[in-house]
Amino acid sequence: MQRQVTLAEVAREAGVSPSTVSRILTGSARVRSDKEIQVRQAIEKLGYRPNTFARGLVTGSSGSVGVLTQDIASPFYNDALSGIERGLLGSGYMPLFASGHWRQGDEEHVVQLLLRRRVDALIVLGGCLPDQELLQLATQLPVAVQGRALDLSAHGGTSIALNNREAARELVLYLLERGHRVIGHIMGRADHGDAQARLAGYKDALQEKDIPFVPSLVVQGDFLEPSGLIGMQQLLAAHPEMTAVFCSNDQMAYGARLALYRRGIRVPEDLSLVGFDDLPGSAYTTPPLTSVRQPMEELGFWLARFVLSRLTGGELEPFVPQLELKLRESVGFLRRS
Amino acid sequence: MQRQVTLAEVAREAGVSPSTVSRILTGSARVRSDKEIQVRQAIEKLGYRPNTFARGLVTGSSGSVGVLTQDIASPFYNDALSGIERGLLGSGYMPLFASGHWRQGDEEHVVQLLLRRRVDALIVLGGCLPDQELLQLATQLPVAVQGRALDLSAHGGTSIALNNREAARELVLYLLERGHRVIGHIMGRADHGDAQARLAGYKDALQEKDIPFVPSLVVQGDFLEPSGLIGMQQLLAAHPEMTAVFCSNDQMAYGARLALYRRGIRVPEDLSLVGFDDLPGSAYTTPPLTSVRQPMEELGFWLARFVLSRLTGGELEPFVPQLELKLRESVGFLRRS
DNA sequence: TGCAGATTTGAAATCGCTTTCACGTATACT
DNA sequence: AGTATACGTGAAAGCGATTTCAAATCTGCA
Repeated sequence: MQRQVTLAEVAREAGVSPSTVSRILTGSARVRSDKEIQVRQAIEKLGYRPNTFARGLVTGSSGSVGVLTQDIASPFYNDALSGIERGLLGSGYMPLFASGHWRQGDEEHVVQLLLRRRVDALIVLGGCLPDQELLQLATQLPVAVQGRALDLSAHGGTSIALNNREAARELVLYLLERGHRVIGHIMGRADHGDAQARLAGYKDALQEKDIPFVPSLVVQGDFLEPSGLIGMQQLLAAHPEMTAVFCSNDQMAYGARLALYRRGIRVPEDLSLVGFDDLPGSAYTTPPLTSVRQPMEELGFWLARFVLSRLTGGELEPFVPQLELKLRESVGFLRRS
Repeated sequence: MQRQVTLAEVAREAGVSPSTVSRILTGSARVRSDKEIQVRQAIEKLGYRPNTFARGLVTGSSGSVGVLTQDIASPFYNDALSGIERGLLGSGYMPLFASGHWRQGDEEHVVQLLLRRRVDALIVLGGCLPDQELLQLATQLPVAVQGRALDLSAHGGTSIALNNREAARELVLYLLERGHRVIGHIMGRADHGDAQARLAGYKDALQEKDIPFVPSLVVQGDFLEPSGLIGMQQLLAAHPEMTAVFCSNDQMAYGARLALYRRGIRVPEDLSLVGFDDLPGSAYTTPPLTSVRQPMEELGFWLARFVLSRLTGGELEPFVPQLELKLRESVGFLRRS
């Protein structure tokens, strides 16, 4: 709408050359202090705002970090976004968020959009981009990936995956220790690595305690609430003797909880329920839900710091994400019968 | 890291002038089809990606829409972000999200960052920027604001506020119709317009039914879960005769629900509970929570379409946001005693 | 006071693209 | 066939910053 003030106008107003103004702005060289004062006044007076494009064009850097998330409204990835925002705070870099919706095509598309915008680095949260593509991207710019077992260090990137399998194993072992023997599982999207890992952890725990794996105790979900509700109905119909259910994420556990409420089945007196992810809401369900906390905020923060360290140098200590069992009231103790 | 391919190189490869390549890319003029084919092949072969900066510098447009939200992880505003993303899809514009954390200083700061990045338009979700500043912004670029009663049409902007007061009034009237007479209220942040409006609606409903307003039935919260828990404890201590509680948002209702669970107070048999916002999780609490649905996703979509219509022309029908009472099982019927 | 060396400053080139302008060349008309 | 019109193309001028490079100014010391 309104013409923007340019650096040249500031220079004219202050009675100096554009170079001098630029030097003051970037701090790239000393300038006599009286001129600096004049220039700063001129900037103030004219309301000058540097044009990021012009600067980016010559410096070759956009001052932004691309972030590929899966759903801008996903309660799970959102904590990571907060962490990224916090990690980038004050660095001069700004995050550029885009959603891939767990569709490879969408993800590739938005990565292209981010690259056109000349993001200086890329953070990838989950998704289903082939490892090959991530490797290829890593040759072009610093890349930090979440949720994938992948070695990008050869290209100066990083990939950090939480051990879902181990955490699921511990969680199911916890149920077994409390006396549960018939434990259902509502699985996440079958094409999703995390869902597979959590199922594997479930099997690990059973095997460890010499309990045979019963395929019909596992039903398919899609990580969303309605599938948890349906999944629980299926499990109840097939296995009335079941005493505990492990949901592949908290959202499905919420759905499952509702199915139980509808039937008047009490948690944890009649049936124990556990989830995975420890969403913010899980401490406030009734009863509060036992789950596995993934430190997504910290992870996002670290990923941001990682790419910053690639961009501006500087050291960074490695991040060892600790999965933490959040033992709450949704699990009961089963008396031996 | 790796030099980027430029348009000039594509031109050389295809044996045409840069102008021709540009014309093909922007579609600004006809080009003989054989040349077009050559150019497209060259683009493919070289893996050319247009530099948004260079383009933005000359066209004066960045192809991005700034979005000031309050918290990138807020379950309430997130639906609006989804809507904005959907509204911008395929338009060639990309959203640039930034959080203001309900702090005026932060908000002003990120607006400056967005303006430096030469966003073509601005969408503001909530927050506490003074109306004056929004008016000033609207003179510079298309602005669309949510959550404020403010007339920006003089500058080609728009502001759309849901009638919180009216919705709260209806919600409390619903409780009154079900026989409740002693109704507590857990208020949101006192400096927040929505919290004030919802309190006003609560008072409206009481007045309408000639029920005196009791100040001690209103306790202060901050829109987050823990404050709902504490608020409920305060209310229970002060008013054991209370039969219903209206929470200024769903998050506080979750906290309040937990306080009730801890004390063994049943919902809705012993006490009825209602919230506001209808977060995605509210349909899955036990019991499902009665709330007011704010069509945030649709609102975000419309706001995006609005700024697009300012940017690229085109008509847009006005949006009349419908607040909708979501009557669920958390409210019981009180027998006359 | 005079000159070498350090410090500031401005002119001009540059980043990668779009767009005007002007110049061929193909098409349509009389 | 000759002119008028349209179309397609390339050369060159920016867009608004940064950054070399060299000139101008200021030091300090003999």
